[in-house]
Amino acid sequence: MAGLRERKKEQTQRRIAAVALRLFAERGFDTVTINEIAEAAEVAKVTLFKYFPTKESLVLRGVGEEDLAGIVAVRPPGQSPLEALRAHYRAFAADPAVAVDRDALITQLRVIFDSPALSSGANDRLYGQRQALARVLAEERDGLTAALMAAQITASVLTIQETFFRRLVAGASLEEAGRRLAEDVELAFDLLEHGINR
Amino acid sequence: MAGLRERKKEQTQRRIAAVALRLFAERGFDTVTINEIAEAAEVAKVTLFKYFPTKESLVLRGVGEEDLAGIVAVRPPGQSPLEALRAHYRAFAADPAVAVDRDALITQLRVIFDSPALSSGANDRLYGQRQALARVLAEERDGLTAALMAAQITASVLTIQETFFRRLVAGASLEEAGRRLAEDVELAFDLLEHGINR
DNA sequence: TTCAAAAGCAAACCGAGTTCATATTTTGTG
DNA sequence: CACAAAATATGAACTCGGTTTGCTTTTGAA
Repeated sequence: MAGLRERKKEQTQRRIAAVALRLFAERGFDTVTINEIAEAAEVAKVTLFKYFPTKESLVLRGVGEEDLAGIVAVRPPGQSPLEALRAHYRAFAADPAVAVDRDALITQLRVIFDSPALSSGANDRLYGQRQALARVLAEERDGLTAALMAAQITASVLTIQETFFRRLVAGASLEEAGRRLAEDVELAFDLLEHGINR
Repeated sequence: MAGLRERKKEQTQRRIAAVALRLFAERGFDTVTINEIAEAAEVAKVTLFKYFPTKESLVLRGVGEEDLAGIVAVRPPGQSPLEALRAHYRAFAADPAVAVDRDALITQLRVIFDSPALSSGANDRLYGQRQALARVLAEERDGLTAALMAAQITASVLTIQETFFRRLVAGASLEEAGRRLAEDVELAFDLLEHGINR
């Protein structure tokens, strides 16, 4: 069951996203119209919105889909939530398998950083993460502490991610960026673990 | 210079906001139309948008305008940023001079909590705060540490604020909510200062 | 009383997203 | 291969938030 239908759908979706990204990169997120994208991708507007629910989602694919709550939920017994998350990001920094197409990723990041709407849209996506994480953490401690931990953790993760991405956009190689990310991860989790003392 | 003009403007603005809040409370943020609000407030749509730049801003007046960066910037010498902020929220908890009209505040909060768009809009407003705070903190430490501190602090502040507001909406008196807020402030800042150890 | 500036307004416009009715394509089955 | 059912694509019209334009009314000060 190779599925001609499936293949065509995937292909269409990729074409739309690629066309959109190109136009956004050329002329900025706000000045490109959904109609233009649909026309350039040779689909009807209605079809475009069947693949991507919003204009933002054309750019924010895969952003903020980390499942921090899941990582904490399945950690081995005896390991603290913070240890589990630290290990996860350590592993990622050691091998940042970040995307198939590095150039496309950088273009995507540039477009996001250039548009306040997209930046705060990316920010938004952590909001659900935060609540899910708080729910998992609340199984072992009181609700407010869980909420505060979740808030601090998601905010920290967002910060080091953004730093990592900015280095890539600034031209760092994947190896270089990964090496510096490894340092940042330790700093961030040390700060979470031991607090702000200065 | 009493200013008839000024008085009328203020009055119109208040009328629009009040009408909007009432309609939102009755029927939900999403199902009320800007045209309906304008009509009910007896102004033209264009006039409404002269007073409130967006539909969201009809509800989110005064939300997320805390100026954390300012509090840190003007703290007395020798005091740490965290001490300054803790003192600020301690003082607020001791005397939560929260609004002239308690009922209106609670209605406003209910409307916000009921609408995901408004909740994340409120969230968004902390984003600028975060960056401003990071800039101030970066004067005395490296950029990433400053960014991480700012992220943790704003996230924590948002969390205790939300807890406070939810208690008010749930029916707590201002005194009761203030008392519990005082405890929460200590917990939140202890966590920030000493880290997550469990 | 006069007059410029401020405020208000109606109507047309724009772009994101939806609805609907219709047309086309794919697929599974006989 | 034929063909009907199901999935997908489409154009046109629509809704709603927000803007632009060109005009009238109100206000405050000279």
